[in-house]
Amino acid sequence: MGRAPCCSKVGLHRGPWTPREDTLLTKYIQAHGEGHWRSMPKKAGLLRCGKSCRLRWMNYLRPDIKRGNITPDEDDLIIRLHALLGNRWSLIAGRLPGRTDNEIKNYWNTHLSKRLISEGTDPNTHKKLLDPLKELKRRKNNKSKNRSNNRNKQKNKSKSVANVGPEKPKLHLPKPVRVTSFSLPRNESFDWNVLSGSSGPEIRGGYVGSEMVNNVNPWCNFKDGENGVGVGFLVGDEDDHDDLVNGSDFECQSDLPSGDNSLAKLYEEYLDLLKMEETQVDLDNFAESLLI
DNA sequence: AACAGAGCCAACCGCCTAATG
DNA sequence: TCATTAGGCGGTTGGCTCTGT
Repeated sequence: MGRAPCCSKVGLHRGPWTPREDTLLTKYIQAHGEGHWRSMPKKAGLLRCGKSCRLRWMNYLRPDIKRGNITPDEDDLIIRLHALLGNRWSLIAGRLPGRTDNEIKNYWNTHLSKRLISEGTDPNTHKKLLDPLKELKRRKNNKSKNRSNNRNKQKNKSKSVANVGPEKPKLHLPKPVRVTSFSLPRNESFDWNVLSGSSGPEIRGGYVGSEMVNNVNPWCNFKDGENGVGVGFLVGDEDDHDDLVNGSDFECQSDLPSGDNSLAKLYEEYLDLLKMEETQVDLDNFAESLLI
């Protein structure tokens, strides 16, 4: 027996949302606000799973969603953030106002990963590929294999249950710390162009997880003795400079409440990731690349 | 014009964590 | 401390559209 589904699927609508459903959901949320997704569909008069409602709202109906093509600046930012954070789409999306994790994930899989390969970079490790053409071919083959496998699966859906092969062990990387609203003073001095490149978008404001925290800056310019100015995570106590990536001196002021260690957790987790993965991100190079 | 294959992306699935009792 | 629940996340699917033959 597998895990029970999140909610009873009996009699629930699935598939694409109709304009009427969109309207019902939007009106309900406008009147009552987000949250309580499980009970929401019933109250809103929708025959949908709560998760489905949440997804529809988050990825499509929310008024602050930016529609339209992803700009080259956003491209650039996504690639840089992916090099640092990996497939943590919600964190990446959190730094692109108006963009959703789903959108960025799709865009990465359909555009950016291909682009990186064609430029000779491995989209997973962000290291140089020895043979980009080979990699492109390999991915194409995998994709078409999957496609035909899926089609076969679809065909055999009604048949085999006993026919299950050995289960592939799944490795789960630690998830980002979810930072819900905590109030922090504005930090107007931070320039997001440092992160997004000199021609980057004019983004001001910190996004951690899926929640925007007004102008919070978990990143910080710092002075490195040899390399000049770089970028690092701002962690905990300002006096504790050892906590900063590559142990450089802070240049910015931290207004983080001393009791809140969410960002510290995030940073620790990030360091763990770096330790865990063979493909270590070279932060010095990364910091330098941000300044080009 | 018809078909096949590839591309795209909204939606679903299953797992994880945080919150709650 | 443990069990349960809700919300959130990343991976995957599948149907529609586009493109090439």
